[in-house]
Amino acid sequence: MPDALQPVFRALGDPTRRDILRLLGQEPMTIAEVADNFAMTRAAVKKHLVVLSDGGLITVAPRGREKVNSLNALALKPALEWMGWFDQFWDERLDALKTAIEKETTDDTGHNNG
Amino acid sequence: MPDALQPVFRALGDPTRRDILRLLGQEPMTIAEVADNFAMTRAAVKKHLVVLSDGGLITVAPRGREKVNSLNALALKPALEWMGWFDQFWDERLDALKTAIEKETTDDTGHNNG
DNA sequence: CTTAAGTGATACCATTTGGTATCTCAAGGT
DNA sequence: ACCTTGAGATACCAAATGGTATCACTTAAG
Repeated sequence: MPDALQPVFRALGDPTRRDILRLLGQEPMTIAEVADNFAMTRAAVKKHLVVLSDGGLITVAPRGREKVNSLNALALKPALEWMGWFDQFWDERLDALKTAIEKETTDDTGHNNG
Repeated sequence: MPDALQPVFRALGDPTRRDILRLLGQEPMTIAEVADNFAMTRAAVKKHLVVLSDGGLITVAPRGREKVNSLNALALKPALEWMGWFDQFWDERLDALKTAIEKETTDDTGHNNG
């Protein structure tokens, strides 16, 4: 499996889908509820949800005659880790934060301005 | 602010382009050199490079009659930060690491774990 | 059972996308 | 000058994409 994260990046490639993720970050929603937040048909939203589900970014659970879509942020990890490879190119990463903490350790003046 | 990071995610949405980024992570290359690593024509690679450049992920500098494409990993930051919003959903983030460091700072008993 | 509400599944459409082939332009080597 | 080499620009094509409209299925409510 050369690229298991392709479905993830593919899902993230559309702004509507990214918005849906943020939306589901607030609370799980049915298809109709999600569609209520966009200027497009329920069918179109459904398609996006399929792509998101395809990337594992959401989980769908039936509730009566409804389908509740929930965010699965954990699926973002592979993409995040892929990006992490490039950390080596911008030193000003959290390395800065780490350095700051280390500084407090070595330069132990006992002060901070939290 | 209609999604300034759309070009970035769009660029990342294609596996070939992600491969090109990794490739340019090794060293800057001309179009022909990049194309040499893929089973497609130079023109096709050029298109990908345009998309990457569109997302600010690479920079192009002329060198004689050649064009040298260099990685600009910094452009990944917006996407990375966007993803960071979802950190709140998987507590086992780098918060663990951060906590570990903080522990060493506050609990400076001079011991460490294995 | 009948009716309405929430989905799923197709069929269809316009646009975008990834790719090739081809032609022209610019820069070097001889 | 000549000819080669690297790159840009189109034109063109097949397939994927985002979207709608429509119909069938399933569940809840009378």
